[in-house]
Amino acid sequence: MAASDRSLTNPLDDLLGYQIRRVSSALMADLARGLGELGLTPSEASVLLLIDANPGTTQSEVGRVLAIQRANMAPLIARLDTRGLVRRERVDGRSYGLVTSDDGAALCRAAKAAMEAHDARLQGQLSVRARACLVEALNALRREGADS
Amino acid sequence: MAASDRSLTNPLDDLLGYQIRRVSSALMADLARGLGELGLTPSEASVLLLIDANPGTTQSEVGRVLAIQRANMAPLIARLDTRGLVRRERVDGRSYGLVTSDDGAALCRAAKAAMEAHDARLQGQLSVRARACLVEALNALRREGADS
DNA sequence: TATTGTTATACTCTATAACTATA
DNA sequence: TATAGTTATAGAGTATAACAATA
Repeated sequence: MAASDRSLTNPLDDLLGYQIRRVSSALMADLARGLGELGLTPSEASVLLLIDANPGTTQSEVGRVLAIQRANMAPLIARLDTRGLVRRERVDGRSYGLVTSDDGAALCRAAKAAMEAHDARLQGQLSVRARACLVEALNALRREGADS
Repeated sequence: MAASDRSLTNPLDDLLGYQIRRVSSALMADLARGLGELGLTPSEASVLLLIDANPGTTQSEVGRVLAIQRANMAPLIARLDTRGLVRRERVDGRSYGLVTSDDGAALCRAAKAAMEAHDARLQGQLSVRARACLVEALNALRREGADS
């Protein structure tokens, strides 16, 4: 109607990386919606799951595993602590051991259920073959790709 | 050495969505590095490419194709305009037709080369079979998944 | 009434630098 | 010296709400 057609030429459509980015951000938005109902962001949920599965771990360790920098872990953990979901227990003089509280463990179970439901929906959109192949491709990219 | 082992249990490793997210953000970081040398963010580069391939398109159209909201397109286009990369020409009374300037077209070519080189590196990490299968899986997810 | 562009605002995630203290 | 935690700060990206001008 104006100066351009209704469907634009998109030079990005040929780029595999762009397709991955688009799928990833759509997935993240959906996951954030689900976790938002529990009062958690995706980052908070992953940290909570990791602490719950590894009681006594430190925030540096968690950050290394999840590729979240130390400086960004501090406020994140403080938030979970303030909300009574996580306790920090001095183990070292310079580091804390992290454990989930009862509330934190309960919320963690709910978050894990939400994340697994989300992932089941995702996997349900793929054929068995496509799913296996996607896993293989992602593993290859994680090995070669960035360390992070 | 502290209270925890060196390798943590990671309950997220089983989640396909989490693997996609990790790969995607590593790819984005790498792409941002390359485009940063040209003074562009990935968003700015995608917008520039799209305008260059569709002279006269409007910012609403670009936003729709790239899944960037109108409200977020405004400052983005203004930035490209200020830098002399893009021109806005009234077509409608309420909308502008967008075209790249000579400088913008030149920068666009460089950005496209950087993005294609990045994508070639990515695709080089995959076997022919894995690449084909990844494309198929991503297409399935884009069809079913979010509209965005 | 619906659409375009815009402004304001806020939140999440990420990044760097610098500081304290502990090992 | 290296590491753990922290603080401050900045910049991207994204989201909603509201408004004016126009179709």
